[in-house]
Amino acid sequence: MATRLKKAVQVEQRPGAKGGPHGKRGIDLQKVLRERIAKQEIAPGSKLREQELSTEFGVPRALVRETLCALEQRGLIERIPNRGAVVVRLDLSQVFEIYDLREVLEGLCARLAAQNTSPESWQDMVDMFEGPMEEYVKRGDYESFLAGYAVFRRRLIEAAANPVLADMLDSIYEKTQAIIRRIIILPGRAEQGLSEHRAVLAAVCRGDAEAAERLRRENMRSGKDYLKRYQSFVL
Amino acid sequence: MATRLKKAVQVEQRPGAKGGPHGKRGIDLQKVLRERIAKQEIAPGSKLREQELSTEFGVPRALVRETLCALEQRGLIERIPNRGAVVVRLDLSQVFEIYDLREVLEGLCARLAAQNTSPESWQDMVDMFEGPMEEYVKRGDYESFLAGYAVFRRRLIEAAANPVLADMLDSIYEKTQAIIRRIIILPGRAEQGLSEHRAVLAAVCRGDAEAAERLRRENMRSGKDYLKRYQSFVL
DNA sequence: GCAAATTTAATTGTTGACAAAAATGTCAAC
DNA sequence: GTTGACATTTTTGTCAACAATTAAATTTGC
Repeated sequence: MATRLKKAVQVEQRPGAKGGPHGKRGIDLQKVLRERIAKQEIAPGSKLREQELSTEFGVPRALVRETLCALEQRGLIERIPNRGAVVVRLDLSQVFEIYDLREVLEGLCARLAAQNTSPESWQDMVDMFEGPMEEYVKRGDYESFLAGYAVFRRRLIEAAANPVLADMLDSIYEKTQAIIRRIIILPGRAEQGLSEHRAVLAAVCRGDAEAAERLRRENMRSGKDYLKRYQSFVL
Repeated sequence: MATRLKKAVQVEQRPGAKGGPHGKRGIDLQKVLRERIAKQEIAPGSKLREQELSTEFGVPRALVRETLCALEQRGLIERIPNRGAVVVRLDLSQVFEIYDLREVLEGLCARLAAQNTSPESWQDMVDMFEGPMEEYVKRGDYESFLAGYAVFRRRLIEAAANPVLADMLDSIYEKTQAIIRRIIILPGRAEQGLSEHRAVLAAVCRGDAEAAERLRRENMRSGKDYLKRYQSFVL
């Protein structure tokens, strides 16, 4: 599994493009900005000027304004009246707060996934975690490991079949994406993560909803513990 | 405890009013609309016209637009390009989805509240649940019962001291507010809710975080079960 | 040299008019 | 009576200019 980091970096403007849930309005610009902020291509603390974005992406300023409004609602930027918008800077306490949330939400996600699906539908994930993922960890190929984890996580969300939950998970995951990349390289974390993910997958496979939730929560908890232990190195 | 349904129905326009987190921008109009939608004073399915709101509240249309954008992000309205905004209509499956979410989120909230606070700070709640709340249920004064419950819930959220959690709880609670009012009047529900709330409060009081979370989850679960059993009467 | 007051620059917020799109209503042809 | 094209209406989307606000820079007074 390659890293597939290729992405659309240009805003689509053709009238027929109605990819998103909102028709052609704003979804493109919003998506681009969300990705850039999550990847920290736009640094925390930096300003987002309406005119600038308007000319750069060739969209009306009113649309930029709505996009900023949406990003503000998602907690990615902060807007001060007459002052403009800045990308929020997460401090450590907020990261821990978010981890508490992820613990219960990802747990619920695993439980629902276990309830809703049959073992057969997870065969490809089992294969991935048996072979390739083991390799990635051994080789220290964290990029591929993260990509594999992202796929597994996405499958759990789809299987849970709860749109509101999916939206919440997305909105908090994108805030911690940068942190996760720094946790995964901590000594022993990838190995432990792998074994925990396998346990979750096994529980989901055998339809054991309670165990799936508990194991996924323990997985999140241990990630948080790692962060706590190494916090001076991570931030 | 009276029902205190009095609310600001007129948008404040004086420049000095900076009550909300966004300064004076839009927070007033958004709040008013959110309350009206939650109370179903604006019926599900009804249209929200920009010009109409603009003239009614005396705010610029650009501001109406941003407010609608925020409401859309919160999932309260749906906007179709060139067609306008309509208040979303919850179907039963979505209500159950939201209850799954509330189960884990309110559970987390109770756990954190138990961790963060001392028993003394809950004395007023204990008093309320011993005396007045019992009375309300006996008399069938559901309005006061709901108001008391709202206070307890708000206290739990404050004690949890997790802003992101607080925001999520608010955003899903306002969607089910109308449903909750119909559940509470189901036969035996108020009585059972009262005893469950007491159990949660007792666990929070003695700082038993695990029990607080478990009991609050059971409380949510039993509410969902009630809804499931009586769904043909509720919707 | 430092502090307070004033000016200046940059940016957002507001306004009104106009364009574009979608639904609705009308009319004629079959 | 129904179907199709066409005009009308309603509503959102876009644009450019202007006002208001804030922060920074400059000047002035001591």
